Amino acid sequence: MDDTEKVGNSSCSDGVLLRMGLNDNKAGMQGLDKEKINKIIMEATKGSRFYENELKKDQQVNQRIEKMMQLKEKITTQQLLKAQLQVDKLVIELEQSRNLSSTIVHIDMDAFYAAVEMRDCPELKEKPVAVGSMSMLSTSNYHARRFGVRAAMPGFIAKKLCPHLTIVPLNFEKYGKVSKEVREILTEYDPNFMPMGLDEAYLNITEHLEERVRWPEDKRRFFFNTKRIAPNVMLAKMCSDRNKPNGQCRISPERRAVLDFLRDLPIRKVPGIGKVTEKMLKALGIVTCSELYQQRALLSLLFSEASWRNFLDISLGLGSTHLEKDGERKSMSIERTFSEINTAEDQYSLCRELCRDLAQVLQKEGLKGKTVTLKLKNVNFEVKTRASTVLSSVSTEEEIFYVAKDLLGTEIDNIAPHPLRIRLMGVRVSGFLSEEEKKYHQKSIMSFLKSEKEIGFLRLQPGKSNEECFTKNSETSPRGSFFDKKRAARQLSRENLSPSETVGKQLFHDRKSSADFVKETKNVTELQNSNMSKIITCPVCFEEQSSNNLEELNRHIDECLSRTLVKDAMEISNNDNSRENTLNFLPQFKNENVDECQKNKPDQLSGTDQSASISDNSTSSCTEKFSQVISDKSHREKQLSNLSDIARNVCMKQCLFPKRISKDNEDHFEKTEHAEETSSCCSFEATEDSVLVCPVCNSKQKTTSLVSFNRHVDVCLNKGLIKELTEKKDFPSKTYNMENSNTVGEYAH
DNA sequence: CGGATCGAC
DNA sequence: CTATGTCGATCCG
Repeated sequence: MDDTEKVGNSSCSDGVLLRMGLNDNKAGMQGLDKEKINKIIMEATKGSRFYENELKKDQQVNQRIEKMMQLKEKITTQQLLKAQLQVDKLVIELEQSRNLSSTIVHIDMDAFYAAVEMRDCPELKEKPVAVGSMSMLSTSNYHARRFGVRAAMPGFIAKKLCPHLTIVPLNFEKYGKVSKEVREILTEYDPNFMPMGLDEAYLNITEHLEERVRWPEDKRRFFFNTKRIAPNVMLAKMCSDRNKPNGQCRISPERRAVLDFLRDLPIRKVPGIGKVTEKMLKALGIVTCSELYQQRALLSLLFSEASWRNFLDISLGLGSTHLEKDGERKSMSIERTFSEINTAEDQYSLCRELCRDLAQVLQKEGLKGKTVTLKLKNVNFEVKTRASTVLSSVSTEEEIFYVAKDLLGTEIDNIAPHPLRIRLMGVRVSGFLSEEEKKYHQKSIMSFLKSEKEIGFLRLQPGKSNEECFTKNSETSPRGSFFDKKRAARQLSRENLSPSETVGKQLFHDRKSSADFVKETKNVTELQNSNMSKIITCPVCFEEQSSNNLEELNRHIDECLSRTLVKDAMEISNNDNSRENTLNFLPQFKNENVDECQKNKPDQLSGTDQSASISDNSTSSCTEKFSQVISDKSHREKQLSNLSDIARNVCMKQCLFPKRISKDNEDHFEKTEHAEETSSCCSFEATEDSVLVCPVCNSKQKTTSLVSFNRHVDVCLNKGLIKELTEKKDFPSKTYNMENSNTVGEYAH
């Protein structure tokens, strides 16, 4: 589907964005003008539940914008200038990495479905045609577009716009066939081309061009209409919007040409910038890509790291220059819309059906996931999702339904005594095992126990040398967050809860026959029966296992390992973010003392209670520190993570868990920490009242922030450990100091 | 992690 | 006569 079919958002008088776009109303033929189209759409739309919900969603976007504007007001000129410096430093780097040597083509077949239908039925050619149903159209031909009929518009509204419209039902089989024919041709140009849906593809024809100097092609077919050549994927895609029907566009591989192309290009044309982002940026006065570049400093203060970095790439015309195979799939889902269903019975059977269909595709790809998400849309179009993560991966109908029906049951209970009135239900499975984790699953418990015995250390990978494992650990756990208290605690509580409690809950919600769950229940019984037999300790969590059933034990250990891996992966990404913040922040120490930084830097994270150690280093210039951090980073991380892994091991083995202070429960702790991490204003406020004493070094801590305090404790523990390991003297103090101070700065988040 | 939201088609 | 989809990824708390 090409871009003219896409939304385009028409603002109605009341500011509501409708999903239906406006017609360009090219001259000739009869058709409707914009005003008339809008009027008809409005009449058909107004008052509907759908429309009411659109209004609501629109309000929410407006609130977001308001929030953003408030944030913007708080930004000082000085902050902006600093951000400018930071961002521009990045711009220079990005410029240097610009690669113009590839030639990427994006091929997009206009009104593909409609074109195919017209080919098969020539009498449709001169008529307005749309493909889809009365409820929803997938695409329309150009005749129909003159009436404002376009993709993503319900057929009944299209009929109002264009009473003579012919609506042809979808026939995916046919489109797939045609699409395959086309792909065969594309293969000649790039055997590794990347298809995007049925009617789009990216080709990297760099090599092809080298082979055949006599390019411009002539392989065009009637349904090819757009062919774009450009130095990277993003640009190629955007070329497709130029010269719309039946045209081509090429961007020559020169920086200048790229920037010219972008200058007046509306950001909305950029893939990845949708309705909402467009509106948010518009509120900041940004409409074109060049404006996006001009406001780069501001954007870096208002948007998340990922977002503004993406904005920067866009405005510089940077994009990936090769067609990478999309990585592993992260989730798989299925959902269905229907006319209102409001009885629990129907809802459960529908749910089961969805699970069955999902299980089918899931198994085809050999995927198993640990999180099941239920999606519900009520008759007012309000969408809710409810997720649950279970211990072992699921992939069969029964396994998925077992979790999903529970979620559904909760929702039914919540709204009782009213019936749950839904128009859509979906089921999703995510949290797939990575390839890495799959390997573990092949291992039997014996080899685990063996390797543990041999090396006496956790998370060693079978088949790898010790050293490799250490290296790996440092990669996967650079932060070496000590002690993963949360992990252990969570495991503990899970072990305690499951499986009996879980099952109890499931059964409670199971309004229907529990015949389907006989299997699970049986497993539980087995587990309980074997309670008193020989006790085995899990080599990962060190919990004593109540079962001596090999299968059970293996499963438990696999789960423990998976969790460890998942946790580590999360830590990596968290740490990456923090590092960025730290680096960005560092040069600011040049002119300001830390306290001021804390007060004035909304979007930056401050050193909080680590300010002292940072100041200690303030003799070195910021630039030096900057590079120091970079160059020492990996080394330190490796050391630290090894240390803390050892520490964890020791502590866990000896039940030496240092007491951290946490308010109510683990969850609260996590929330507090995260809130602090992401808060856009300086979150640390020194309240003088209470004084906490570090249980390790016994010194009074001036902070009352739990996070800061706990961090301090962690640092102390690390120190103590290092001393112990080096027999209190051998560890080079210089290294140690550097380690400590930088660590503090770097890990401060 | 769970929930909401975004964007592509 | 009625009647507004499906999917995956990512952000945020």
